[in-house]
Amino acid sequence: MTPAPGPARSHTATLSDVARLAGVSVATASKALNGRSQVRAETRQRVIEAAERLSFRPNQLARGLLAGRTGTVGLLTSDLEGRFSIPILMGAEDAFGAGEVAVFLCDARGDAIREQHHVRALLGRRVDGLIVVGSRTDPRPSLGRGLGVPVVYAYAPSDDPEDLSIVPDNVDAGRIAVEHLLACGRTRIAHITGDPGYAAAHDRVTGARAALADDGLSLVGEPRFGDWSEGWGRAAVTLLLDQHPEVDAVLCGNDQIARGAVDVLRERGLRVPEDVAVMGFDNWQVMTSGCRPLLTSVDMNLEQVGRAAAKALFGAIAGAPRPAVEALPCRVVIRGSTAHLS
Amino acid sequence: MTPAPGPARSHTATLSDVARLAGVSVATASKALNGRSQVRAETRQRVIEAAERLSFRPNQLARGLLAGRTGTVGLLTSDLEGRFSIPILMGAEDAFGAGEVAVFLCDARGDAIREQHHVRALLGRRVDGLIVVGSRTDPRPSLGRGLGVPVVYAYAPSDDPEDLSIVPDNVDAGRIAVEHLLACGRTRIAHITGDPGYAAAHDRVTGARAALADDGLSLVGEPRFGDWSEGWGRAAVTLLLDQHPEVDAVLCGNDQIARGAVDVLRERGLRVPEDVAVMGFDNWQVMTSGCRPLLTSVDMNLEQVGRAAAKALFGAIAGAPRPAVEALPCRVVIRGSTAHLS
DNA sequence: AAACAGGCCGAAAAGGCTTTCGTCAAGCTA
DNA sequence: TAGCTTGACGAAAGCCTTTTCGGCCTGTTT
Repeated sequence: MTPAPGPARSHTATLSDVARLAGVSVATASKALNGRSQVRAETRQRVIEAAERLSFRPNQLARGLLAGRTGTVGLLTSDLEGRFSIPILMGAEDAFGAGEVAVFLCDARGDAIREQHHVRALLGRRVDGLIVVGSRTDPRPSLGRGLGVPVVYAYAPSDDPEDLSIVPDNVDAGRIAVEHLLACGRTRIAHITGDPGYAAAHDRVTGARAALADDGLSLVGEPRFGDWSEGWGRAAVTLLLDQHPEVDAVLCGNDQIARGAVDVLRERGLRVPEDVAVMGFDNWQVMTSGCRPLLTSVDMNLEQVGRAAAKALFGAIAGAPRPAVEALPCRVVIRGSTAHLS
Repeated sequence: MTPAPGPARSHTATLSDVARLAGVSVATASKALNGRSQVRAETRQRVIEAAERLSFRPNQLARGLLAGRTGTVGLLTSDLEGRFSIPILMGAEDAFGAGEVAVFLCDARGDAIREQHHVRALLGRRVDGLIVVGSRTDPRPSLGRGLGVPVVYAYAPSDDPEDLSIVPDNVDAGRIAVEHLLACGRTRIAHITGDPGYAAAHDRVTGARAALADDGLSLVGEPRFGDWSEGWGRAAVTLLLDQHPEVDAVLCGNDQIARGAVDVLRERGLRVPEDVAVMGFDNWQVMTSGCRPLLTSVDMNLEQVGRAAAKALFGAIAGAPRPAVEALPCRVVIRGSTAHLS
């Protein structure tokens, strides 16, 4: 009992279907469609029309099997939820998408076992390369050297100096933030930041201090570590005002802390930015735009990080990769919460 | 000028390498590794050890070419940036990842041309199915019926009733939100929502009104449409208090509007939730946790939507799909901004 | 002892494509 | 006209795996 003939089992057209319709061999059909030169123009046209009529689409599996390259890469994130992975992922997807490369997305959910599992699966699918996206800028364990395909680490660098990593330059971020505040005429700058377990927190402190030292200044009080939340921003700025009422600027470790700081300053009757300037890091739109006034912030250029990682992977696939940690610059996005002291 | 021989071009081990090392034919090696029965136990062991020694990993391309199924699906998002795609994507990735299916991620950036391009590319890679993730719940153009692989639409339903779509139930969301406020003893409930161009806004109004009508009540004033921002929340609640100072609850179209509303209420000297209860939609953690008090919100269960879409796609790949729009329930997450009227 | 069953293994085809190389005809030179 | 080049095309191999089927060997049955 065979099924009723119906609409001819939409068996995807193959090259030999095209060849048959065009009255040529598969070899000729292949050459015609791929722009090889040994085909008469008229024949090529016939083949192209046949392919169109059958809406033929070459099977990339077969092609990849033969070529040894698949035109696919694996994107391994450690947590999609965290907001840092997304822009990086977008940048990478963008850079690859333009170049006919398809991206396998794998989320390890911060679990090493699951990560290992995904790496195996991706290698089984013969990806041409791997991008590993971390959720924080602290070094992470290398995937190892014997994978057979190039690997680029993004945001979180590998702990193996032989690997290639692309990270945002947090030290520079701290530096340009303070430089902006100095340019606004502020000299009594305090720093409230997040979890001391994060390298990003310390790097930004380092940059901030360096920029101040260049002008012969130093921070008002010590940097205040806490967590990355608005609540901590509110609490810390309250303490700060009690101890150092003279501050004229608060540099906050991220936008949420900054948002909390601004709220408390306003409630204490201090004007932002007239009395105290405030700025954050990350340039997270939902935070900067909800803030009154709009929040100045350092954009970490994460999409750029993703794009750079993709390009680096391209390079590594093509030739010999140069091991390195590449730190990309950030930029200050100026909004209402900072302004020149009048 | 050939490159120096170097470390023996790490030619990934193939099945015939394994077979040779184990002293058997590729056929036997394949059967041994795949648990087929016609292999002597001792032979099987030899093959397995050989595979291990060479760290052999079967080439999924070859396997897919033969089997006609690749074990891959395409995930087509219209904008990764928007925060709704991510949880859906996580849910889908999670559901597939467990089942040995790999996910191609493609972001169309809201561009129909690019979307078309990605669809072609994915079909060329012989994906077994497609999930299309929209950025809002309004119907979107169908990809069409003749693709040759099943398609499931998530979040944004297809405009073709023959397609299968999975969406959050916004009407129900509006209903359960109001039911929660009623359960808190509130009866003078106003509604501030976002862009009237969004179906979600209207659906939530519909559900809210239905729940009120069940109790013989109605909204305080008309629903106020605007945009989805904190700024609008602040502006709208200011107007609301002027016109209807009697309100004892404000249902906000999303968490950002709610956040703005809470801020203005506090600044006007009204206590939340004692005088006025406030709740939002989306349960976006950064908003709900930064709010004072913590914000009650309706969680749209988006990860669930992603998982359901993945399962539906599995079903469609296996058997005949049933066309439908499936609306998934939401849930109220109760926090400090709502409480029973004492 | 002859035939047979069953267990184990290998040869070969298939899947869709690209590429190399051989073939053939037409057009050219000597 | 013989011999050559050139251009256009097709046959076939190869990529890697799975699966079918036939063959061999051993042990068993009449």
